[in-house]
Amino acid sequence: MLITVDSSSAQPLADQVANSVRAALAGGQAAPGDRLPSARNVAATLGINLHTVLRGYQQLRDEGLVELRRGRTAVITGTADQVRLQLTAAAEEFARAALHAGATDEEALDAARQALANLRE
Amino acid sequence: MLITVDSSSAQPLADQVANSVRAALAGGQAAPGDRLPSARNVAATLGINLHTVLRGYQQLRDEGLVELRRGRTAVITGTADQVRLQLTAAAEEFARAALHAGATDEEALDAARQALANLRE
DNA sequence: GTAGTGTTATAGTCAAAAGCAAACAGTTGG
DNA sequence: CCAACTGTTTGCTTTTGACTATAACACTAC
Repeated sequence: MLITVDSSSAQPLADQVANSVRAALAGGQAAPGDRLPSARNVAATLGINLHTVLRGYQQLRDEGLVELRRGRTAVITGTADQVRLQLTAAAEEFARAALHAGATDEEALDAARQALANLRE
Repeated sequence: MLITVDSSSAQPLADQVANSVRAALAGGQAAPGDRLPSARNVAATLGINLHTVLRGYQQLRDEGLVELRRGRTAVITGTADQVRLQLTAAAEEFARAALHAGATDEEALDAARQALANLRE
């Protein structure tokens, strides 16, 4: 279970922590029943604050992806499919921005297609 | 040249101002050579600060969409096509987030397609 | 010349993110 | 049992970004 963080990123650290877990779950590197490393451990390893890690964990709990109980490390309860559903929310944000910029549906999809192609290079 | 703003939105006011101009340009309601209303005028009309409007205008200047010179109101110099190119950047952000969540290209495109469909309802 | 424009500078408010520190209340394993 | 570890909670400070406020400046246009 690898959790990484980029302090130069504009994305909040807590979100990055949560994203690391989501990616591991969606990518098959983690499965329901697995345990996350303790928040204190992650905080010390990454050089960030305990609260920041816990806020990331609590995001995951609010989404039903992990179970948190004091005294024990977090347990993964969500599935990969569950994580992929979050894609729709991200896609909706993009679609909204695209339409707001005056794009048609086709233009928006073409842009998404082209972006994916660029990232694959 | 209509500039609107939603103070309840999470999007920064300056970004909303810039987006209003981009949408008008991409949608054909504004064209190169047109002038933007003065920043002081927009600020007073929308009930926001002069600086906030100017930050939006400066975004557009940095993107080559408008020309700013003191003493005169801003002039549109960019084209609708130029605005649509910005779609690619937005799409790339979405694509990156999708892939980071463990999605395949097809899943990402499906998500975008579904989001567009939802917004059309 | 006057009124209006964008520009610049300085300072203040406000909220969110993150950090720090300490105590609390469970679980686990020797 | 008990010591070590876990997440939880509380309260505070620091930092950063967005926004506001005021003022002076320099340029353009009528």
